Amino acid sequence: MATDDLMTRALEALGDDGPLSAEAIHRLAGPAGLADLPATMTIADVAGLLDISPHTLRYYERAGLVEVARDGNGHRVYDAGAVRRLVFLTRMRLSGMPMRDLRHYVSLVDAGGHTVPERLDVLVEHRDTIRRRIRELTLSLTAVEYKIATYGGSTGPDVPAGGPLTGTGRTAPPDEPLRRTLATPTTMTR
Amino acid sequence: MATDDLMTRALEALGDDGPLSAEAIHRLAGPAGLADLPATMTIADVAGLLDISPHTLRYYERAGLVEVARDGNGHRVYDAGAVRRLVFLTRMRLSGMPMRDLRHYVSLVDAGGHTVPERLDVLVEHRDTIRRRIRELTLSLTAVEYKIATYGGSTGPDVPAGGPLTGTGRTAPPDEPLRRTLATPTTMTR
DNA sequence: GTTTGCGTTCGAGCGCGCTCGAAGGCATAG
DNA sequence: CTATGCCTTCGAGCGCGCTCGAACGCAAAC
Repeated sequence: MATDDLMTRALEALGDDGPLSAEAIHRLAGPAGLADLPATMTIADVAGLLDISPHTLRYYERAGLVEVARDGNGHRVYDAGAVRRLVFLTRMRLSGMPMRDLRHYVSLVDAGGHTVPERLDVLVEHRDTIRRRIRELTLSLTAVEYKIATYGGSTGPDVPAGGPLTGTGRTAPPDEPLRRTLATPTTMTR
Repeated sequence: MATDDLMTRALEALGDDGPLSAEAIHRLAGPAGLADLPATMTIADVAGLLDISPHTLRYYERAGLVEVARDGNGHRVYDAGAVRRLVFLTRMRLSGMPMRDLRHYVSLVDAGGHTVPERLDVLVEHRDTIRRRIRELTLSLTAVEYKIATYGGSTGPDVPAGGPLTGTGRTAPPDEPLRRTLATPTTMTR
């Protein structure tokens, strides 16, 4: 996934250390979350905070998404503003917004307050994209759940009559009966 | 979208012709959906059915995901089995399963009925991946919705004191107050 | 006949978002 | 003093999933 690398890693991280790690970024949500930030942070600090690599942080900077000051040694110094922006950017990336759009958004921010309406447009569009994606995933989820269910515990009603190994693979699991289930895609909470 | 190209196109398609087109694949869900398929289809037929390009269909075949017969002219002839498999594959791709996993799954199917347990493992894992992704997106959605809300109608409580255009961009919208909202991420239906 | 249209194979190319590695600077530890 | 470690810049490379184009075949339309 192009747009997906970050997400992919986040999802994989989930497997690593419990069901909370991919939500790392969301933990820094409240005023508290951003208030208890140190005044400045090193690249390693920020990388740890956002659960992305220093390489990626430098990449974002090169891409023009943030400006980061340097200390006497030429090392990056992330102030609260830069960190806040990176929190936002990472959230957007995680929810699938492409770099291109992020660059656009950032250019609007840097252009001044008069771009607020256009910024809102961007956000609203992204919100709708997320909603569509959730709906899409919910439908797929229902289909996959159905398929799992009809597989039985082991060998189910699939692998039916026409013997196994039959070339093109009618050995394949059922793709058919989904009508009622899909007609009621409210199953998400299951 | 590495993993994302298909999804991206699906999402873009949504914009094109109403809120239903990305769900094209889900329309062919029920037994009816698959029953009313012609006995055989051309590549253009299948491409239209699945809303993917003939190029992509050939690519899937080259990748070893389906076998497709040829007619006297060397043209592809998709039988019902191939189409069913492609419906499944497309669904999985749309929900983010990487080609790699799809190849693995298909190899299991082609290996015979004794691989059903392992196939189930794959499906269950993918189900969990989808669920995590939905949760992740739901959190992001809440954050974006909050941000939109606090932007006010135009210039909101953001773009506050410290004048606009101030370099690093405290001009940026609020990333702070999300605590209560995020603590109750049940807001998905809003 | 030629043209149009739809198909074929094959290998190369692309866009995305990282990801890496080389070559070096500076500072603290031993 | 020499490590060790963390940082720097820069450009190149990678993995993914398409996507494209060239060169060609066959068949129905005109």
